[in-house]
Amino acid sequence: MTLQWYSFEIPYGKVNGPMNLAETVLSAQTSEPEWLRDGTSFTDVELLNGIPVKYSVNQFGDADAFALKVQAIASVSVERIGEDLKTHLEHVLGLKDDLNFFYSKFVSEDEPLFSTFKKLRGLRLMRGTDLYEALICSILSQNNSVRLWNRTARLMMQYYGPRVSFPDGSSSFLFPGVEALAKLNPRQLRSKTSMGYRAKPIVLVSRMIVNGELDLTELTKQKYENAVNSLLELPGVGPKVADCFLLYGAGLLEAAPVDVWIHRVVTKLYFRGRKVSRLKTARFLRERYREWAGYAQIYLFDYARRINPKMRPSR
DNA sequence: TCCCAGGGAGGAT
DNA sequence: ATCCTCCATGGG
Repeated sequence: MTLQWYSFEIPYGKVNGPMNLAETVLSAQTSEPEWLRDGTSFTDVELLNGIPVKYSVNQFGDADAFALKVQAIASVSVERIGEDLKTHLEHVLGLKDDLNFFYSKFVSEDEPLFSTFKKLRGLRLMRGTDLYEALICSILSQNNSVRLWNRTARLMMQYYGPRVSFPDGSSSFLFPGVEALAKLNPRQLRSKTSMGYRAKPIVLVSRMIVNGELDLTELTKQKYENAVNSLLELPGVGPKVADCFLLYGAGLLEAAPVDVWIHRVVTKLYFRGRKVSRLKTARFLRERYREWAGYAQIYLFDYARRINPKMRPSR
């Protein structure tokens, strides 16, 4: 078998505004396990039209003058993986999102978002590629750290996901299919992956999908309120997990997941420390930012968690 | 030892 | 509606 690497560039002109790949990937705001980092290069494996493809993306230049260089290899020799991969990257990295419009919409000194734009310029909202994976990972993330739920997800992939090999000799594990998890005993899943009490709801929703009681694709066609209400019926899914699924998995940009970080930063920046419930915080973000609520959320989250140490929890 | 992490469920007020 | 407490697990 011949070694066939595909390589191409996504030029600045093909992206709708500024781009900061590292900030986008390292923001960890996804519904899927983080891409692997090697210096300034980020690598992921996905199925494209049913074919496993491993690709690395590297940004040259800054947020306003750059090229994204892409290298990829497919598990089987196929023609023209390039076009599929370009479309895929456009989607997962949010390259079509009009960031300049977003920035220009909230230019004001008393707008808390405005202060995040300078340091986070080019941060984009990553989208997942699979609704089931998005839901399971969102459940995994509850009352958990990013680091831990990512590790747990990787363990799930190793134990229960299909293994794929590439012509360069490497191999990876994909996310398990719904059937693989549906047939598990929750206690077994728990002991293998250390996911704690999250094992039971994960097995339960997997069984609901297999049984036909739950159709994620159908669910995402509904309007926000209806979709949320359906999601809240599921075990292990509350307001925050539902919003994570809708934003990162389904790309519903008006969803704004409110976790401890967002709750803290919104309370501080918008309510002068006054007590506001998480539910009201989420509604506040949706009503204030509308179709940009998801983007507002990732900028506030990243600003609080990665940029401004004052927004970290006080001990 | 205690507190926290991209919370949720069930119950009491 | 809002406020407990418990739920696993690992890191700080």
